[in-house]
Parts: sequence; C-alpha cells; structure tokens
Amino acid sequence: MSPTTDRFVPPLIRRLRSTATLSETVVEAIRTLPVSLRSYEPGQEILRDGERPACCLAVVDGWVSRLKFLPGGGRQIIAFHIAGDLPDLQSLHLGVLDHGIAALTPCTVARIPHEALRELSARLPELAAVLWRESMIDAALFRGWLTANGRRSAYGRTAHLLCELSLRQRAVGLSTGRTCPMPLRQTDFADAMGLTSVHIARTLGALRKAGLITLQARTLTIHDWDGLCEAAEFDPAYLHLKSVDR
Amino acid sequence: MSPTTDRFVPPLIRRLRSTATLSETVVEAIRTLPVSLRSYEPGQEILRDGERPACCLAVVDGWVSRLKFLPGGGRQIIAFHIAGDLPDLQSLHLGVLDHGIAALTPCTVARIPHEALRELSARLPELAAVLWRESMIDAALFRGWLTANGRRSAYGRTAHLLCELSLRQRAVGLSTGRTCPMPLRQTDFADAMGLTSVHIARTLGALRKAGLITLQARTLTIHDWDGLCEAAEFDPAYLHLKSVDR
DNA sequence: CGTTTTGTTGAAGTTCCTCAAAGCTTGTGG
DNA sequence: CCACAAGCTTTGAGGAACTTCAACAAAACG
Repeated sequence: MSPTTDRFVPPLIRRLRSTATLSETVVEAIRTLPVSLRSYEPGQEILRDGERPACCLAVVDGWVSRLKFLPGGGRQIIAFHIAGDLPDLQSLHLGVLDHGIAALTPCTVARIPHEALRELSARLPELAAVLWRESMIDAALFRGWLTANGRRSAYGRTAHLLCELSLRQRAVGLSTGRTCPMPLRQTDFADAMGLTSVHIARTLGALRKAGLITLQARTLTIHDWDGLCEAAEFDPAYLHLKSVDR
Repeated sequence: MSPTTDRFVPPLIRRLRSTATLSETVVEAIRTLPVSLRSYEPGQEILRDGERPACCLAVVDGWVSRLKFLPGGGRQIIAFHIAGDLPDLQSLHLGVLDHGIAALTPCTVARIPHEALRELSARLPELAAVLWRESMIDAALFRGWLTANGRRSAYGRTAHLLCELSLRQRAVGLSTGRTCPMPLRQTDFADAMGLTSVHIARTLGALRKAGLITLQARTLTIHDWDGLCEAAEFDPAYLHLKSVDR
C-alpha cells in the first residue's frame, strides 16, 4: 500500500463503520481507490461555490467547513467536517457546487476522482449503498441544524452544536472522556448558527457559568453531559450513528 | 396501464425531467413500479418521526410537509413538497425516519415499496443515478433554507421562500404567469422560517405594501419578480433545475 | 347563519444586534 | 526569550428585530 492510501483509508473506514457495517470486500475496494492528498491552511478555499468538481473530497485530518455567501455580505456555515467525512459527496450527482468548501484548521484532504468512485460503485453495489447512505446522513445533519437554528434560543442552539460536535468526534475515536478538540472561533460558531460573535461570547459565558462546559485552548470540556443535552434538547437520532453510547 | 399508475407517473416524470434528462427506458421502468395510492386530510400524519418505513412516498397531488417537533413544544417545518416530489427518498438508505411527514392540504400520496425501488435500481443504474440525484437536490434545499433562515431578515426570508415555492411550481407546470397556488397558513410560514405567525402577518403586509406581491384566497401573485428576488437575495442555483427561465 | 379557524393590529417585553473599548492569546521577529 | 503586533474574546450601553399577549376582523366551514 502506498503511504497516501495508508493515511487516507483509516479515518474514512472508521467513519463509515460508525454509521454502517462494512464487509472486508468493500474495505479492500476502498484501498484501491486512486487518491491524491493536499494540505490547506486555515481559511483557505478548497472548492469554490459554482465549481464543477471532478473529484470528491475525504477529510484526512483537521477540520473543514462548507459555507455560503450572500450577495449582501452574509456568511453562513452549513457544515463542519472532521477526519473521515466526505464533505462533497453530493458533487458526484449534482455537477455544480451550490456552496464553497474551505479549511477551518490546517488540514489534509484527499481527492477521489468521480470516475473511480462511479466505476467502483457500479462493480460493488454494497459500496454504492454505503456512499448513498453517507450522503443521506449529510442531509440529515442539515435537517438537524435547520430545526436547531429555527426553533432554539442562542443558548440552546450553542449547546446543541457542542453536543453534536462532541458526539461526532467521539464516534470516530477523535475524543474520549469529557474532553474533545474544538478549534472553532467564535465567528465560526456565529456563522453556523446565524448569530453574531458578540452574542456567542455571551452565550458561551452563560454555558460556562451554568457549570456545563469549559472551552479554552481550543479544547472543549463537558462537565455535565446530561445538563448540556437538556439545555440543547439534544436527540442524537439525526446523526444516524450505529451506537450512541455515552 | 392501471388507473393508479396513470395518476402516479405523470407528475413524477414531470418532476424528474425538470432536473435531469430521462431516457424512455427509465420512464418505462418507472411505469412498472407497483404503487398504492392513499389520500390524506390537512394536518394528518403520513409518516411518524422514528418510524422505519418500508416504502418511499411520491406526492401525486396536494402539498405535503416534513417537520420536526422539539421536546419543549417547538415545531420546525423542514420542507414543503408538491406533486411529483419524493419526500422521503432518504428512508431507502437511512432506515429510521428522523422527522415526521404530514399532509398540508388535502393530498394524494403514492407508496412505492423499497424492495421494488432497490430491485429496479439494481437492474437500471440510470434510474439509481436519477434517484440519487433527486435525494441530493433534497439536501441542497436544506442548505438553501439553512442560509435563508440563518442570515436573512424576516422580510428577506419570506421573500426567499415565496421565490422558491413559485419557481418550483413553475418548473413542474403547476403554475404559469405571475400567479401560483400558495396554500400555506401563516403558522406554516412561521414554522418553516423560525418566526411567529404574528410576525409573518406583519412581514407579508410589508411585502404587500412594497408592491411586490398579493396573497389572498390561497393564491400568490408576484407583481414584481425582480424586486422580490432582490429583497430575497434569491439565487435559484440551489434548486438545481435544468432550466431556470423566467 | 352561526361557529371556528385564520389573519390583522396595537402595546409592551425580550432577545439579539451594533458599536465601541479593553483584555487576552497567539504568533513572529529581534 | 522577550516585545510587539495581530487577531480573538469579553464586556458595556443603547438600539433594532422579533415575540408575547390580547383584542378584534375576516375568512372558511359545516
């Protein structure tokens, strides 16, 4: 196996196994995919809104965000992605990208040619099903965010996002215990939840004062998971994880 | 052809053709799908949150909404669906439903067994691709709503939703000219956009006073499409329609 | 034609925003 | 290793957007 494959495959498999059962055949097939790696600096654009990419992306390490810009200058983050995620699987069937993809932290991203994915899926329906499922989970997260942002207060919304990001990292082994990486700036929180960074500061302060979390040095510690879930009205069903142990 | 098929197929084909090119083979294949029709009254539940449906739905006539309820009593509508739409295509690969599906108006819905869809897609990769694409467009709408609700004022948001619903109906031949059906109550607008129905009343009043629309007798008339688009910062790209003529 | 649902309007309250300044981190070059 | 700059976070004060409560008007429905 090439060193590229060795870096690219483990996080992806880990992610796919967190939501579905993979046969060894599929794992072996994924190992044969021809990918190229590239690294990005925070803020750097990976794919531009309106592009017609010929590859799908897989996050190898670091964090990636997907975002839309409004003509009037507004910025909305629509998703955060961690190692193992496939942030633009949809481009396989949609052609034109309807949002941008950018590095949130220093990160490494693999590019998998559409061609290769299509061929392999055609030969291996099980792989096609896994990918389709993965793209459906992507959509489920949008639904989760839509209701979080639509019907929760700033306090509940923030708690909800922290629950989600903590659980997703835990599900792929990027965190254990009560602590996890949390590299988002307050402007990132703000643009994800449709608030201002000033209000995020106050809201995080309130969550801290309530004894639910601490957030410093890009690390989140959840002191009271049940309390945070309650504040968030958090129901992890929309993440479609195989096991939701805590 | 059975009378059931005769009612079910035309709107679906019309919808699929609005976003993709269909071969005659695929159209013929769709005609062979075994479906059953059922009618619902406004507000009636079609599928319940948490269910594991064994069928996909296709809207035959009327409007359907997808929604989530929060423990605290909040209600968020995450999508509106019109004739030809496939409102829970995702259940084909997701198993558990993470939201409810309900009738918005009197409507007729077709049920297509997962089994039948899977078999047919396996035999006809072109059909699988069309369905996958359709489910990706569903996700694209969530992204559109997420940014609309996150980064637009009530005024812009409302304008945006009206633009979308008008254009989607136009794309499948459910409206022509400046007018289209608009059966939503103000509470439906409110629950879709994360606002209160009282504020919707004021916002619709403002759009009316600005000379952009009139909305009465469940009919929307857009007097100034360009003006409405401008107020909405509307870019139809996220609908992924084949032609966006106006 | 009465009853129920839906829409409109007013007044007061809350949440969140804007503007602004100060404190804190993080990173960089000397 | 320190000094400084740049970016990020915190806090305050005032304002705008949206909500709540409430009453009434207008459709829709049987």
